[in-house]
Amino acid sequence: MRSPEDLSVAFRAAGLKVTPQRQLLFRLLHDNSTHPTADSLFTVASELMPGISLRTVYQTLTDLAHMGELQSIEVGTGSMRFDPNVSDHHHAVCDQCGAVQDVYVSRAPELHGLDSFEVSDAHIVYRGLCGLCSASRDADKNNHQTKGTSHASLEGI
Amino acid sequence: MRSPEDLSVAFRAAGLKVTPQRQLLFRLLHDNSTHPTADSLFTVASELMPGISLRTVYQTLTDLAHMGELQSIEVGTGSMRFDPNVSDHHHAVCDQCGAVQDVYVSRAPELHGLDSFEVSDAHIVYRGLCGLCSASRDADKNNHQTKGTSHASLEGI
DNA sequence: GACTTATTAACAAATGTTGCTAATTAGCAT
DNA sequence: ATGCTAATTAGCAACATTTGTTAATAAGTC
Repeated sequence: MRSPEDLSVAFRAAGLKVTPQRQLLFRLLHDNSTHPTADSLFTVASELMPGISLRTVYQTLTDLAHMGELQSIEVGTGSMRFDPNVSDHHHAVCDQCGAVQDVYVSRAPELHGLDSFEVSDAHIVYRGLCGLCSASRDADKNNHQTKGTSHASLEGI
Repeated sequence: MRSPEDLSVAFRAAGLKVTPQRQLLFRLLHDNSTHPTADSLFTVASELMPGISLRTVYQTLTDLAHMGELQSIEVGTGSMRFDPNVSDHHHAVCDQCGAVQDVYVSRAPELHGLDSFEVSDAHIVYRGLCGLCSASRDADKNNHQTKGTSHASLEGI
């Protein structure tokens, strides 16, 4: 995803208007690698601009996705995640804290036995424990605790 | 997933009762490779057993999944798909007709650059056109038509 | 065949997302 | 600058999928 300045130019060029709400979302999304949901973006945006509506967040996200500036992914966490990284990559999802990380693999394996299927895209979702959650689990084990220590989640922005 | 007879035994062994509704769902799911949704199963079940409730379908699907007889997968079509094939495999989703096919790959690629992430599972979703949809498209091209020919969908059961 | 307990079916509710509309506001041309 | 036109906003309703709740029913076991 391009810079807020470039996006403003692109929006005007596409006949879309550059409102304060949209500019705020441009800034919140730029270089954001947390794969936020619409709602987590709305929460943060509301603190900075009380009164902004969830509808506006969805609308701007949809516009950005249509312009190819955002990738919307569904990784099984219940709601859509938005990724300003539009390069060809995959995702690792923590089963414990829900954090999503970008993953690069050399190439997705070819599928065989389905010659008639024309593949245009392959997306791999890895599931497991992120570094912080597995570290917490190990710390718990050493401390003989029964409940897991929680680390600051990477959710939201 | 095991046979309806074996499932009846397994349900009783697990302390669950074998009702006519559940037996019907056992039969509808057995050897079903269409990856049905809860609603598509409900539609077919309703024709064979009017009055069956969607809630019962969900409940039985949940029970079967908990017993390891079903795999529930989310491939971006909006609702959960249920797969009686519980072997280690992946999926190909047709962008046009929504059909889901099982795919076997030698092994999912290792992820690199995220050493701290403990991978417990990797699921690949291939997107593109299934054989029937790509054939329809080619036929349309030869016939100089503008709208795609539709083939019988593989949806539902 | 009676008793205990799970299941059924109908409804409500939670969640995530999209549609609709009046009023506002931006952008453009003059 | 100023006004015009059209898009945006915000609020609310609607929609789809899934889960919770409850009274009445039905299954399984002895």
